[in-house]
Amino acid sequence: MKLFEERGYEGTTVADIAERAGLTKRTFFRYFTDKREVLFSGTEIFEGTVIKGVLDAPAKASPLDAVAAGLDASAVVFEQIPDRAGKRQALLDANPELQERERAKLAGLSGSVAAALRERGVTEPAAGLAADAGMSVLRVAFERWTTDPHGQDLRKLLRDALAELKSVTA
Amino acid sequence: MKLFEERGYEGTTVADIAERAGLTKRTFFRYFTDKREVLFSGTEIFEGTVIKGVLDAPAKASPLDAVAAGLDASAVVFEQIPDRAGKRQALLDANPELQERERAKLAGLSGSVAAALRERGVTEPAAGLAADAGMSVLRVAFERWTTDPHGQDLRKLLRDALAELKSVTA
DNA sequence: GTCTATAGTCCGATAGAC
DNA sequence: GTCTATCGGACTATAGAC
Repeated sequence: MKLFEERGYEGTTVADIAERAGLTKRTFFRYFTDKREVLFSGTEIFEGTVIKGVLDAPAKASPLDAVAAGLDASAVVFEQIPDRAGKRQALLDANPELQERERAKLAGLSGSVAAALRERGVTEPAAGLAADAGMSVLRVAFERWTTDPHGQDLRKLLRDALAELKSVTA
Repeated sequence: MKLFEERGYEGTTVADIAERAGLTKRTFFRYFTDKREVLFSGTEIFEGTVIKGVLDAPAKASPLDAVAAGLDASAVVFEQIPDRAGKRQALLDANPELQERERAKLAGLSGSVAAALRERGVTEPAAGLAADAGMSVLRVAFERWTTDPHGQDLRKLLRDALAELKSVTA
């Protein structure tokens, strides 16, 4: 993160990162398949929290509400590291190739959420559609949270975005 | 396409493509910013058709129904080249880096659709949410269309997916 | 059209942990 | 004695600079 802040993402080579960490380039690629991946470590914690939230939602909750429960549970993860989340977001905003990876990760999360819904007995295509809808809600809420100067509660933003979505598709 | 079928996407270098086309590598990069981009030319036609469909939808149509009108209009584009669409899909399925680009293109389309909705007077975040929902519907319908042996009418699949979405978010 | 930087891979070697 | 982590360096292809 320090290197990226100093020289930008493009301006930092894998060799630079490895050197700063006291390793060689070769070893970097043992830990990260990609240069991009280095900005996405820790993602699994977030994903795990979401999935747990989906599975733990009340049995009678609708598919979309179960997804919402998962997102709500995960909000805590971000709120613990707001400044790091902000810096990361700034890097993503400036680099299309990082945005591509971000979307791929979100698509992966959507797939996992859909699988969790199926465990709850939801069938396709409902599971996939509900999962995608959740990603959309997350995107809107998260964007507001990072944009807004001293953002409101992320969980409130999530609830608001969900309500908007329901009204749009009504 | 021939080269990709013979040697696969990874197994084909940009130099190979350029040579087959009677050009140099340098010239390839004048036309395509990326090796990946070569599989996404012609996309603009599709995007233009969608946008036109959104803008031409009845003034009283809901945001989501306007998006549906755009997708419906675009279905014709695919149905004209079903086998090419199938081959392309097979390449995408086998290469994660192409899937990333595909998602980026879809995200771009979503942004354009949202802009078209705003021209229709729809405000954010409704416009963005409706546009994203449309992408989700498109994904589900398109997947069924290419998977299903002798697929049904793509437009019917689109209508079905839209109905599913509405019921999921109800 | 040439020239160069960088991502990413492959091979083999080495050293420490248990 | 095997298993795992690191290293060094050579090599290819993409991509961009000039």
